[in-house]
Parts: sequence; structure tokens; C-alpha cells
Amino acid sequence: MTEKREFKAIKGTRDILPPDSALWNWFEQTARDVFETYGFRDIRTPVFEETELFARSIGVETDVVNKEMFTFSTGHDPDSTGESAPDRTYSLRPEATASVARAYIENEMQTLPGNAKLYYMGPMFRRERPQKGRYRQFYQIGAEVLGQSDAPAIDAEVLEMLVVFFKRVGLTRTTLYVNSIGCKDCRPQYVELLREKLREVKDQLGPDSQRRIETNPLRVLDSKLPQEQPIIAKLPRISDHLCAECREHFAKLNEELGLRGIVYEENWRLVRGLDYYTRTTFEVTAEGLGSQNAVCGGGRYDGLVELLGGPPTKGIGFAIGSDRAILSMQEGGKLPHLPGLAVFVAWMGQAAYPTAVNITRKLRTAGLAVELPAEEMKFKKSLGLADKLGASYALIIGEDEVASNTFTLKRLADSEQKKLSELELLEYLESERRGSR
RNA sequence: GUGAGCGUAGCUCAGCUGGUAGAGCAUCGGUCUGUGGCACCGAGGGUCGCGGGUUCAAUCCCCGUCGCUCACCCCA
Repeated sequence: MTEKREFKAIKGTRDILPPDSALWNWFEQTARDVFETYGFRDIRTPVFEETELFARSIGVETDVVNKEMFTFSTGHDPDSTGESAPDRTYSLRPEATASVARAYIENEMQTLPGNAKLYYMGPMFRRERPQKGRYRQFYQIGAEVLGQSDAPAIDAEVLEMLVVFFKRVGLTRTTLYVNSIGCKDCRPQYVELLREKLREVKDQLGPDSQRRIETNPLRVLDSKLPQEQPIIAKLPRISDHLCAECREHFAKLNEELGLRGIVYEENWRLVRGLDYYTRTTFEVTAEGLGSQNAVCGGGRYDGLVELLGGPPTKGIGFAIGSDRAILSMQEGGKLPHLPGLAVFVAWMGQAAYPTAVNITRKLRTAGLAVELPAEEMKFKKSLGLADKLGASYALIIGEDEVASNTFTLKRLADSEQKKLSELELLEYLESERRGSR
């Protein structure tokens, strides 16, 4: 207890411990289950890539690339021989879409049949100041569809999958916002129009928004400042300035979403921070999160693969912030009941020990979570520990049981107990296990 | 990068107008060698984040520093 705490988790990182880790596993497993029913399959990419990959796909001017990446130099690459070897820098991934696009190109996935439907989950890294729901190492679950088609039905299916997932994990009280931010043809025109209008009202805006007029006018639209809201409400809306193709695409998407019964809100002020987004963009917000309330963001990125040197390819995807989603679930109350320790083996006396060891192994073979005390304990202590560990049952093995070749199984919730033969015990617990799932 | 708030036991927190520290919970042991949750008794655990200043004396006042939290920016 007098240890000096010499080491601690570095700023913005944290340990996810039991019992939370069980919730995390369940959350991620549910994503796998749902996504695979939609024909998605797992892709695992490295957690670091060449800095340039992120710079080019996310955009050099974005904050994510500009000031939030953990970047390190390769130093002396043991593989390179000459002094003229390029000194490359690597960065921990701030998101994974760029990596998936890179992998798509590198592995020539355009030659695979159908669209590439990929999902991933894992840690991402951004060097921001931590706050509620924001970490420097945070976790995302994402999915991407890459291929030749940009059919609105793909967008709708991706959104349907998202909604189904959130429902499955019990994350209610969420809102899905959908928008279209146009394509490389119509968006620049709108951005210029917006910039002009913003210049006219510049003196009514705060310093942040004034700066954004030149750097990124779209960002003014999602300003949180109350005094700017009336001004923003009068700004031109992108939905009125989409090109014919984008307008058609967005209309079809609305139709497709209706067909699937997906409840959403059109939000003309929803813009995304990453450069690669085109047309469809969306976001899901949840309750109980402080000011970082987006649990999922995504959209279409039709030019990205080509931008990275790949073949002309359409793409759409999203990323769920697991930290935030799970936080929201925990704040919201109803969490799943996850199975914990099934059986605590309360053995007493050295004569009972071999029996305890053997039955423990058999129960574990049957798939049950079993705790076997390594040292003999007082019987009361034993049951007390079983209780504290949250075991469903205590399996009592003492002189009596050994003598009669039976086991005493006690259900801790209601103190119900009975004597069983080994066969009866195994059958009973196995049926219990199946029933509890 | 900017701003605000907070740092006392493993956790949650008391600690008056300055006089060198307490509670609850948790942990461990006992009452209790075949029946847990309860109760009672006891134990361990603190350089009061760190450094400096003021003072006879600092957990308390002042300065600095580090850390945490929340918010801004931005984003999942």
C-alpha cells in the first residue's frame, strides 16, 4: 500500500477493466454478428501507416492531420541501404477509412466479385485534449463499402445496418441525421456562395466563425454559439444548390430510407470534418455524453480511392465511437445481463481436493466458467467468496460428498440446494447454460 | 493550443477563524472447522500531488509546477 505510483496510463489513455471489458466484448461481438448478416467481413489493417496516406485522404488542412496526429520518424530503417533512402514519417492512425482504402488498392480488391464490404474495429489515436467521451486512444467500429456502384440503396443499407446495430445493443435515445454535401462539381460553387454571404454578415459572427469563413465556411453551419443561430438560419442551404445528379441521388436515398422504415432527420447543417466526404453524410448522436455527443459519423467518399492512386471507385462508410456509445449505454441504464462466473467449487478437506480438481475440469470442458480455490479455505469463507465473485452456483464437496460419490449444488440466489450424481450435475448445469443464453 | 474547476487512505469524501489527520465503503483477520449476503470486534493502509514562500506553526494563506476533470477548438 505504500508503493509509489511511478507509472500511470498516459494522458488520454485508459484501462478498460472487468466488468466493463465484458460489456465491451459483447458490444463488439454484437457488431460482428450484425455486420456479418449484412455480408460484411472483417479487415485488419496496421495501426500505423505512412503519414502521407492520412494527409492526402483526410486533408492536410484539417485539424486531425494538422495538429492531432501522433507522428514519428522512421529513424534508421534497417531495411534501407543507401543514404539516399527517403526519410519517411509514420503516424498512428487517427481513423481507419484511409487504411481500408489503401488496403483495397494494394490488394486489388476491385477484382473481387461484387462490392468489397468490410468492417473493422480497434484503437485510433488523436492528440487532442481529453474530455468527456474523448480520448487520445479511442476505439472505433467501422464499415466500408467499396466498388463500382454509388447506388443510393447502398447508402440506405449501410444506414439500416447501423440502426439495427444500435437497436440490438439497446442504444436507444439516438438520433440519425442525414444530409448531402454535394460532389466535387457542385460543392465548390456552394462553398463560394456561402463564403460570400458570410462575408456580408462577418461582423455579427464570433472570432471562430470569422476565421472559418476563409478556412472552411461549411463549419460555420454547425457552430454552437447561440447568438449565431439566427444568422445561420438565413444562410443558403446546400440542398438548394446541389447539381442535378446529387439532387437525384439524395432524393433516391430518402426514398430508400423510407422503404426501409428508417427514422431520421434531414439536417442541412450537418457537415463533416474530413475532406474526403461527398454527397451523403450522416451522424448519430446519443444522450448522456456531455458535449461530445456524436457516437457515429460517416458518409460517401467517391473520390478517395482514386485520390490515393487506385482505380475509379465509389465508397461509403461510417465509424462508431465505441467509447461514447458504451458510455451512453451506461448512462442510460438498461445494460445486458452478461453471464459471469457459473460455479464456485467450495471444497473442504484434502480428501475432497482430487474430486474438486476433476469435476472442475469436466465442468470447464462443458463450457462453464468455474472457479476452483487453489488453497483450502474455511467453508464460510468459501461461500462468502463465491458470493462476492458473483457465482451462480456453489458446488460443495466435502467428506460427505466424497463418501457418497455425489455433489451438493447450491444456487446462491435463493439458497436452493440438492445432491446430484456427476452425470446429473453435468446435465443440469449444461441445460442451465443453454437456457441462460 | 485556449479557458475554468479540482488534487486529503484503494474508492467517495469530512477536516471550523492556520495548532503536523478522520468517517463510510472496500480489503484482510476474528466471533465462525459443513452453509454466503447480515451483525459485531479488530487490523493494515496517508511525505494531505510536488516544490518554494509567509508564519513560532501550513491540509488550510500566497506563488510556481505537475496531474485530473469539464468546456472551447475540432471530432468518433
